[in-house]
Amino acid sequence: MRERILQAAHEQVAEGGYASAGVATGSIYRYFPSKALLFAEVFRAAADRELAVVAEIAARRDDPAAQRLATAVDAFCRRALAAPKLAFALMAEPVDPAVEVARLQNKRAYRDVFARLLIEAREAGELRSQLDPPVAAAALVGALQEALIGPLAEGGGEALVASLITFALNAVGFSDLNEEQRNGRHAAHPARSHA
Amino acid sequence: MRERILQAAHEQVAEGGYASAGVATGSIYRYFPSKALLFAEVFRAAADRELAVVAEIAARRDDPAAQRLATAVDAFCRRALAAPKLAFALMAEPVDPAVEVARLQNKRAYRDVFARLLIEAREAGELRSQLDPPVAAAALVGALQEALIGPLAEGGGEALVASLITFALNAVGFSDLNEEQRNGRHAAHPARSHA
DNA sequence: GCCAAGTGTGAATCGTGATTCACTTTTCCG
DNA sequence: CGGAAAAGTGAATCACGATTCACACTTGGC
Repeated sequence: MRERILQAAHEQVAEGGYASAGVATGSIYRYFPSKALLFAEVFRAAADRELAVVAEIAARRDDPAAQRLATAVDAFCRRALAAPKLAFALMAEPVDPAVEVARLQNKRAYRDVFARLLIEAREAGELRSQLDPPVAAAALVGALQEALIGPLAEGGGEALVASLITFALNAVGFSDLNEEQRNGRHAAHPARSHA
Repeated sequence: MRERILQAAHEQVAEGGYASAGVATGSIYRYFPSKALLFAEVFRAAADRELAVVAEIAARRDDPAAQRLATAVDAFCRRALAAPKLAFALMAEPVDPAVEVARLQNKRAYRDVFARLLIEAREAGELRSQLDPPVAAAALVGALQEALIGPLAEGGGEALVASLITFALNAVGFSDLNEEQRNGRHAAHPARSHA
């Protein structure tokens, strides 16, 4: 039952409509101490699923860091564009403070993923810039979020993704990938997480 | 009196504390139709002041585009770091929907400022990348906001600013400025707006 | 000085939306 | 079966915060 409530709440987040599953108000309070905490848990589940995809890509230590970054950004963008309502809910929709806390933790986790990637790249000598990894990683997270919500995301899907990959690679100081490498990232298309 | 209320509300935004100026609840409603619209107006005034500073720098058509971008980012960062409470209120604090609308318009305005700068740079042949200006501009806005709020902003002021300038220049495809050009931007230090 | 218009006040009101709870229904075991 | 515990229900309650309003206080013209 707890699962059913979570599922229904998740659908509400992804689409909208409260009586999605037949669950009465009272029943919720048998399983969750408050509406806020219920939604915080729903948020965390959905946000972690998204994070796992990106984190898995960023952690492929066999690939060069630039390619990992490109593939991770690619995946992030495509998933956001494929589920815009969910993306908006996770990234920008005004939410209850308890959920805001979860959102903050999630952003922090993305930042850490990108920061680690940058540190590895620097150690491997693949990076020319001297940017502070946490700062650059935070800026990357913000850049992607801002570009993917709002009206820009409506129109050019493919062009938008390409722009953001270039933006990200340039920003942190990789040279842009050539055609060959660029194809490499398509291998990762819907990349199930495994961790 | 209307001004006094606006001033008090602005102080509340910048610091916190509702009875900042001696104004009774009822008095507010003689001058504003609702709390939400009052705060929307306060927000707009503060946000426009900030925007004007950056917009003025970005519009200096005598300077090369790269330097204008560096100086604009520099100003944006320094002002945010100098008034962190205000910066948080303007960029990230949860607010009433009416204020959220104003915030969205403000972000859009920043985006337009940067987009115009990029277009001019491209026309002048100063830019190597083929990024879509509105997309790159939106990403820049998001990058700055994300990097400037939250815990990163506490510590390294100077280093943070330098990192973000490099990040921004790299991202949109300018080569980083040399030492000489970099000094150019310090001329603009607190740059009063004039428009 | 005195009225009228304008202004200031904050306790009382009202609407909204989260939470509770008295009750019904289902489940599960002897 | 019988019935005790667990689960489900949704109308009634409650808390909170925005808004109102009946009244007190200034101000400025005559």
